[in-house]
Amino acid sequence: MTTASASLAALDDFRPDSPNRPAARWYFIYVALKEAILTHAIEPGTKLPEDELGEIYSSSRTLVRSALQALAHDRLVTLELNRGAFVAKPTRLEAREIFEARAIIEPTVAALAAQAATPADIERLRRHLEEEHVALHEGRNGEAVDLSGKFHVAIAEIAHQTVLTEFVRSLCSRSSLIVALYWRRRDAMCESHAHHALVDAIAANSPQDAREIMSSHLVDLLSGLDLSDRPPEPKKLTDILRRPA
Amino acid sequence: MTTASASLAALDDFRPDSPNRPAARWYFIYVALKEAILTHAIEPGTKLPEDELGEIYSSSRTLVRSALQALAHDRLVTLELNRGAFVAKPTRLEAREIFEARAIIEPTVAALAAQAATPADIERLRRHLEEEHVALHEGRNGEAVDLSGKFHVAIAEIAHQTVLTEFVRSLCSRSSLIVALYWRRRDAMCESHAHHALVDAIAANSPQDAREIMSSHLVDLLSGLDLSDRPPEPKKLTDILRRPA
DNA sequence: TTTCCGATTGTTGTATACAAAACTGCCGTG
DNA sequence: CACGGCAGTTTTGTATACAACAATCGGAAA
Repeated sequence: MTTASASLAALDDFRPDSPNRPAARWYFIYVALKEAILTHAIEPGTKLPEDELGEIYSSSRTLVRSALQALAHDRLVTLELNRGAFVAKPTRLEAREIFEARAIIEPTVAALAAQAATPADIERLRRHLEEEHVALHEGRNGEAVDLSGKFHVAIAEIAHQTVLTEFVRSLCSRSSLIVALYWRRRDAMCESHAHHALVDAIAANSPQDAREIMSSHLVDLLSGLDLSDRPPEPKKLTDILRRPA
Repeated sequence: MTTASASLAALDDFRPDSPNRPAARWYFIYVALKEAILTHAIEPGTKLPEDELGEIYSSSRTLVRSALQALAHDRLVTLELNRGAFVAKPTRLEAREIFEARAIIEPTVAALAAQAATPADIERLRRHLEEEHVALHEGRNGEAVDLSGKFHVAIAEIAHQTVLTEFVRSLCSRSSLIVALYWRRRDAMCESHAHHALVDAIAANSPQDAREIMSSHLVDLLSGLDLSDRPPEPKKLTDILRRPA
């Protein structure tokens, strides 16, 4: 499982431990839930009850709660006091802001990556592209979306900017939720040519090209979404639905 | 207490609740600790034992742990497995990356703010400047640093970019730790003229000016730090301190 | 029939108890 | 005297018990 191994790798160098220390147990739950959310295995808005998750991962609610809190900080989950955890449902406004943020950050990051990229980096990106391709053609759409996000993260990693990489990772994760909610044509998610062009520009060490390709790629992505301004969600159903049928 | 009220305000629109719900109790501990860290009341590297904090806030370790985990996600605290929580000590490398990230994000944010600013916003910024001024002249240096960060956040808020605002907030928090660790001249923290210039540019709705002032302001800040490349921290004391005296 | 109220049930919030790991200091050995 | 290892102590990790809150359902009153 390619996504699983990728997650496992991320597990080492992440959060709750100094290097080479076994990760805290809640972190496994966190990773598992995160993957399920990012691959669209769980729908936005789904309730995530602590007891149930505890059974699934055969642990106490304590660990589940830690994992949920971490996911909440990632904005992949919403915690409502006394009501529990739900897979986040970014509003259209949030969605626009996320893509505006990406438009500000990622082109520059791509340019930095183009400056810093080594042949090994290029190799890695191309392998990644291949994975995406396979996932897409095998109809594993959720995973394809996830991989597509990880591609953007990979570029940030090449730029050797850990802080910005974290931001990109966060933005891509949230973008995955946005795609789940607002993607226009659910089927036929055309394999974006932009990713290939991006790798080429980075391989050629052309920062300016990379910047521009990334920039228009993000515009493309955005144009595939339905983020029109209308009822971003009827503010108060109570007021509107008085006397229904 | 100006900082306290600011924190309280932040408390409403933040994390663990849908609008107008009373915040979870751990969140108060989180806010209190965060303020202590950001105002340099606690030194980077300080151990934060759960029991002790539990006594201080007269709550169980459960709540303390939640707060610490949240702070860890903010990178203001480091959690080491089976060893506990410590106030984070960003390395020089991290520090540089944080300021590189700021240099990429904040000038654009300032430009957006200059486009969007209303007279009320300007008013707010000027009041903020005044607070900074007072804190500085009363010798409350820690709070001055904190307020100076909040000024940057306020600009982001004016730009109406919630996502970017969060990023700026995070970067400023971490910058506060960096200042605590690597600030060159501890005394005589010259009151930066840049903030005033920034407000003027924003008041004049001059995006380009705002962008450039912010850009050079960040360079200035960076130049006040000692982030030289040398032993960013002796990698392994064991290797270096063999046979001391 | 509709609406409001209260009991019931389920889920989350918090405290506490216990297990496991790390730190400390002591003591024996080289 | 230095080193290494073995308790004892302290602190964290995890599970569980109990309290508090919210959601639901049913029944009584309008």
